[in-house]
Amino acid sequence: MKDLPTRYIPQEVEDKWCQHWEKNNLFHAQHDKKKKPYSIVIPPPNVTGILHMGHALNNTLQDIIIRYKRMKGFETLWMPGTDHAGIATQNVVEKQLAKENKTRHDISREDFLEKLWAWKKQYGDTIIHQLKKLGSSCDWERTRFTMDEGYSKAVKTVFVKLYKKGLIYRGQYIINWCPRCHTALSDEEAEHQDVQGSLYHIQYPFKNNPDQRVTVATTRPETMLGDTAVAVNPKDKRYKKLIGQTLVLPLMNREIKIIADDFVDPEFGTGAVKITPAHDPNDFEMGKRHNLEFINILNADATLNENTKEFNGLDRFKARKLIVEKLKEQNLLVKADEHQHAVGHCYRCHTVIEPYLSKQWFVKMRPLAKPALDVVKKGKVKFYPDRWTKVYVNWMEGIRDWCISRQIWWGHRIPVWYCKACGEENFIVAEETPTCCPKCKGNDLHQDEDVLDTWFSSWLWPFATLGWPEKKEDLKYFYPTNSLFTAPEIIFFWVARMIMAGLEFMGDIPFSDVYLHGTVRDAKGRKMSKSLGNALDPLEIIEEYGADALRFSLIINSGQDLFISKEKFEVGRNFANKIWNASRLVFMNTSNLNVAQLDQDFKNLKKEDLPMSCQWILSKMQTTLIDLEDAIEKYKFSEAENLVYNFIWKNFCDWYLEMIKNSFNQKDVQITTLFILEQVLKMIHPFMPFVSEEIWHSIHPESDSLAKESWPKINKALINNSIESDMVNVFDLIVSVRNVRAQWRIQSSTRIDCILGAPSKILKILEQNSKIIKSLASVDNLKFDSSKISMKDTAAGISGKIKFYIPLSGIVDIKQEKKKINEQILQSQKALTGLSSRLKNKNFLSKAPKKVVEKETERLKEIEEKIKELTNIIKDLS
RNA sequence: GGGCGAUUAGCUCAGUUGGUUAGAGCAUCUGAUUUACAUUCAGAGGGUCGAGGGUUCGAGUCCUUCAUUGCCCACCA
Repeated sequence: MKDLPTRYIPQEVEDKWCQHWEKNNLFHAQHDKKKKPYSIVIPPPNVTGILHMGHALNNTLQDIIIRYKRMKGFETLWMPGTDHAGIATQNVVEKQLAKENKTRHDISREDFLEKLWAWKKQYGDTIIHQLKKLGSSCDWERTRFTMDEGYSKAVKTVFVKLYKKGLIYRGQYIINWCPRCHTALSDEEAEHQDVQGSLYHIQYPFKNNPDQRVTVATTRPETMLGDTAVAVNPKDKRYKKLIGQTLVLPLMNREIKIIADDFVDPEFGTGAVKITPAHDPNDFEMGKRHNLEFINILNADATLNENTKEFNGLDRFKARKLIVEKLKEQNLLVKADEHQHAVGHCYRCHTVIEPYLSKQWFVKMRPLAKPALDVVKKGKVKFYPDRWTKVYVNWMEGIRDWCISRQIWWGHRIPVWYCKACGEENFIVAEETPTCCPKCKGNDLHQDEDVLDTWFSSWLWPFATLGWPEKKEDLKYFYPTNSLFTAPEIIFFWVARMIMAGLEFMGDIPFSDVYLHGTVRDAKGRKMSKSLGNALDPLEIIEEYGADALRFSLIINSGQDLFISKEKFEVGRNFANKIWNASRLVFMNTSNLNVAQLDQDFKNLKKEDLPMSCQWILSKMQTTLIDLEDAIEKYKFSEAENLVYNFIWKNFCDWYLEMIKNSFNQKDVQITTLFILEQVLKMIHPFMPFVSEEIWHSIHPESDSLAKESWPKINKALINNSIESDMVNVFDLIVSVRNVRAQWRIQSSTRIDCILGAPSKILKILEQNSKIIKSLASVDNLKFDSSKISMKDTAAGISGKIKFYIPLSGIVDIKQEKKKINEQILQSQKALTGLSSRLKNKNFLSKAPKKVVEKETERLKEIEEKIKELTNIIKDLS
């Protein structure tokens, strides 16, 4: 074992281990039939991405469980990869083009894609490198990309399969249109934000009597240019008579009818609604019901088009202003109320979305949703925490069809071809590019210009990464995967759709457990974001505190949402250093041991002959292990870290190492201590892989990696409840009687500073626990001489190596002590009366379980005793 | 508008199926130190568990109403 520096310096060791793990391919998964598989697929970060705190949290969680399972003997696979992230990535490259004052339309599709691939090649692996710095134990050799060759094949196969099954269709519908990205978006990609707008009340004159008018209310007055009707509720008395009459649409001078539809809410606005079938989803439905004309008034960039006469070419918001002004001039604007309403924004560029009529591809979701709903309801797929189940169920029950076509270039091109001769409606859906039209045999074919929604590839992730549609060994061995770790924001985008795809194409769930973690926020509770400038960069934290510190601190703070500030990472840094120094202490005292034989030597030890402190820590370790495994299996990670933290810091360092410091010359103590240190390193490894690996290698330079060692086995024979409770008594000895402030210390074990009670109390406790004290200090012939202890003395000697002193005088104010103790007596007496009356209560005695009654009775006795003791102390003091 | 959470010490949170005297970390204060570790150790103060009502021998925990707050979903023009 080599000497370790006095401080743990993560910067000096982390890169070394990253490289070591990767170079030796230590996390490469095999298909070991003797082992059980355990697999996780990474939520693929976008190729545009750089590591943020959310990633750090997400991947630490996965790494903890995968390292734990690996050590537990599972054949583990953590599948890494990245997502092409259609719109997001395209936007980045478009911004680059914009610097040259170009749009993608100024260069060819091929050239644009070439730029994107070049960009992906250059920056696409950044995040992978950063994940490695975090310590992620992915199988890097298997790294996938949602647009690599095999994956593209899977996407095409899925499209064709769904089409043949009748689950994909093409049609003209109102979709969410982003005028900046120039593409359709799915409903999930439209983010609704409350916006303070105006509700304009506009008058439409009657054709026959221009002085008589109907007032309609709208938040988007420019859409009136596309109005083809005004609707009222048929039961609305105000308008009943007017149904069927003709109005003249202002500015456009188009004649439109008043129609009746149940959808109209008489309570809202004026009770009369202008109908714009081409620019509002409800109006669209109504337009179909009433056979109205669909007038498109917008271009793709949301400027007004030639259907708007004088407004042609105007931006939609400028047009809005102008139209309001013109209506004012014509005295047709009644009023504009302040009005808060939800407006859809593009989830990528935050531009206001327009409902837009266009021809798009859709997936029929109901048939896919049903089985996916069943597996969750039956508990085959479980959500952690459980409350997300409801969110999932609600969404699935109200699911709507999925618009999957996007008018961008970066992505999987839709595998559909149109024949010029046969027309648009006779399209060909095929995995391979067709050579000629199957109908007319003509070969003037062109592929659909659109690409697929990025999530149309992501939803195949759990099996497409394993080689599907080919049925290779990977797929057989590792599917279904075990757990998925992700943020709740993408339950609908991704999790739900993966469950649907898994069931549809694999006939089985993609994973059985879904763990949804919280959002990382700053100390004030705001979401961390670049634009707010409150984001902490995980790489900076790694640089300053170390990856282990980052990992540990994140997880220990992760209950629900995490509130993180820089200082929080000190916990992790300090803990790593604590483990480091504890190891140094152990190394200093165990350098003569033969580590190769350590396990055997420990086995051969007669545990019952070990000092009590050793027996205690061994027992404590078993109970900690039991709780720890339970916590990890239940995905209670912060609880798990707390258990390890307390065991290592409080039990192992503060108590155990202090207690055995003076017994390190005993070989059995050495063996036990080093053995426990090794177990400790294993226990901490999933949480803090770097520091544990570094220390492990100081002991075992020959070992491949701690990551490949086996997890400590729980040895129930080592659990010794009586010793654990005895030790609690010893600790109590220090804690329980802290009324009189006398300090003593066992000098031979140097640093146990204790607060004890009055001399008689001290003696009593020491006598009661002399066996234990003896074991602790390994001192023979321990005797207590009460005659040498008195209130006035500052110290009292004791035979043997143990000495203790009681610097009472000058520290203790007898009057105050008396007062305090009297207060305590009063309190205890109160508790006593309460308790005894309770124990006389017939209802309590008959209804409460026996155990409780017994406990309460015991407690009654304890309190009585306590009062006696306290009274004695009072006597002592006077 | 609908749904789901949250409310416990100055701050951040634990608190298992109701059962001793409601816990921890941070912060604050007091003290220790020839030290494996000042990134250390010991101790103290600080809580009518958001409010009211109910069930119960017994409620932080179960029910109900209200308040405050967060998140998700939603086509009221």
